[in-house]
Amino acid sequence: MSSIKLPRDFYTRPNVLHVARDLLGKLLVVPNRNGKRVSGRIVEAEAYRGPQDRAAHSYGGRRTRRTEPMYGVGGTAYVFFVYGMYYQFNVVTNVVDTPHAVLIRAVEPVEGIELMRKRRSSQPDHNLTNGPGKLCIALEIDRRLDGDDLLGNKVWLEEDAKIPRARIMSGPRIGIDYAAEWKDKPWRFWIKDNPYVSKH
DNA sequence: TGTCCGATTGGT
DNA sequence: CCAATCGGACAG
Repeated sequence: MSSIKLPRDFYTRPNVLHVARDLLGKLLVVPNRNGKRVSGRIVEAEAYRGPQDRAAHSYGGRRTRRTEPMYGVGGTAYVFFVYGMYYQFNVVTNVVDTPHAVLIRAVEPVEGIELMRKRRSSQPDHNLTNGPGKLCIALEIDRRLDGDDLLGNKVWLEEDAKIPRARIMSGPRIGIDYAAEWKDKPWRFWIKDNPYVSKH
């Protein structure tokens, strides 16, 4: 196991679909305030390709205080608040002013599982991080990490498991029925048969 | 300033 | 199936 942070050029690649797919198997690390590592292996992710993609917050070049981090350099965190109670964690990709991002939809708990159980009201382990809102609770991801650099020391990604191409599935993204023809694009990627992939 | 609604979740 | 819960986006 390596503990080297993914380099900038992993994130700045031009094809957000490739980055989303390649994020599967990577370790998402968010140390708590005592420096203890809490982490999960990414098992599900979705690509959002603004400005063309109607499902993306950056659709049509929308650029507001909320979406500003999407316009940053690849390797920036974009954390937004939705439904009045949940945060969602995204990895910004591509170069400055190209607002592409990957929503992390599920991870498999790896380090700090006791802490995750505490934060998630002692739910069974398979239910701790199997959804974009749930994993933000388990990893304590919130507004404070919005716009943060993934090569910094508050949140980052590391190389971990190599996922064979044959085990990577793809299909339509979740919860974007408003996105017209964009809703059917197979831009959601997940690891086949992994028990920590979200239900829907 | 007012209204509408969401890249979800948990309970009925 | 549906309520929770509130900030963002946009119309006026």
